Amino acid sequence: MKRENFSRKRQAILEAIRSTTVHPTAEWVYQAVKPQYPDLSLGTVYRNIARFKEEGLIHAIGVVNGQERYDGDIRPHNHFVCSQCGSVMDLSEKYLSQEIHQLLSEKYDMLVLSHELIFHGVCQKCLYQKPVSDQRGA
Amino acid sequence: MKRENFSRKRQAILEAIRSTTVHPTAEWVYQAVKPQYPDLSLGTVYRNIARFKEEGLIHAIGVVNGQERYDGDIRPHNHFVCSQCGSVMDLSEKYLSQEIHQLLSEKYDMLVLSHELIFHGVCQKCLYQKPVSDQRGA
DNA sequence: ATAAAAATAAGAATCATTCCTGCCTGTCGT
DNA sequence: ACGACAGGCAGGAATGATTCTTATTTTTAT
Repeated sequence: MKRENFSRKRQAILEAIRSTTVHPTAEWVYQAVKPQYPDLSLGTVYRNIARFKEEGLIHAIGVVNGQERYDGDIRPHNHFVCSQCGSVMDLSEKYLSQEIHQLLSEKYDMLVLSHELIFHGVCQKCLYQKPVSDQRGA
Repeated sequence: MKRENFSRKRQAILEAIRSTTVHPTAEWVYQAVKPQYPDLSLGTVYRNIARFKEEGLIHAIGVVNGQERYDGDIRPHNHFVCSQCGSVMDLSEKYLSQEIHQLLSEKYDMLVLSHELIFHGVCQKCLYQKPVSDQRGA
C-alpha cells in the first residue's frame, strides 16, 4: 500500500469519536485519547477533527453549552438535546427523506445539500432526577 | 400604569431584532441600535437578548461561524443556512407538526418540547456569484 | 540511512460571550 | 422638593472554546 495517511494519534482520535454515542466535545476526545498517548495536545485533537469534518468522516452536530458536539455516525439520523444536562441522543425515526433537498433546491433556485433535525426538551434522566411539579401535564 | 418594564434601549434592541429577517448576531444588533443610542454597550445587548430568550420573545437559531443567530419571529418555521456566506433564510414549508413532540415524549419517556429543522447548502447569491463547475449536476 | 514532507506539542492569540463594579435614572413615600 | 432605593447601564476585565504559530518530532520516499 502506498501510504497510511493516518498517524497513530489521528487514528486513535477518529476511533475515539466512532467508539461512543455521547456525541463528544473536543475536550472529551482529548481526555479519552490521552491515556494512550500522554503527550497528546488539544490542538491536535482540534486539527484532526477539522480534517475529519472536511473529509466527511464525522459530522458536527451543533453547539451545546458553548461546545461543539461531534458524531462519528454519519448515517442520516436525528438528535435530541437535553436542555438541562446537555446530553445528546440519537433518534432513529426518519422524518424527512433526502428528496426534499432537490425539491427545495428547485423551488428556491439554490443548492440544498443536507439538513439536521434536532429536538429539544428534558431527557429521561433529568426528568426523574428532580421531580418537577407538572411539567408533563401540558 | 405601574411601570414600563422596558427601558428605551431594551425596547430599541427588541425592535431591531424584530425589524429584520437577517437573523442577526449580537454584534449586528449592537451596530443597528448604536446610531440611535451612541452610548449603547455591547454588554447591554447581550444581557437583554438573554432576557428576551428567557421570556420567549425571541428565539436562538444556532451558532453560525462562531456567532449565535437570533430570530424575532417566534412562529414555528424552518431555516436554511448558507455554508458559504453564513446567511440564514426562513423556509415557510411545514414539515413536522407539533404532535411529534408528544409522540416522542411517550415513546422515549422523556419531555420533548420543541424542534428545529435546519437545511444547509449554498444560497442563490453565492451560487451565481462564482460559477462553480457542476455543483448542481449531482 | 537520509532528506524532504507531514504531523505534532506547547503555548500564545483570538474572539464571542459573560461577569463585575460603580454610576445614573426614574420611582415612591414623605 | 428630598432622600432612599431598585433596576438598568457603560466600560472594561475575565472567561473559555477554538485557532494560530513556531520549533520539534515523526513519517515517508529515495
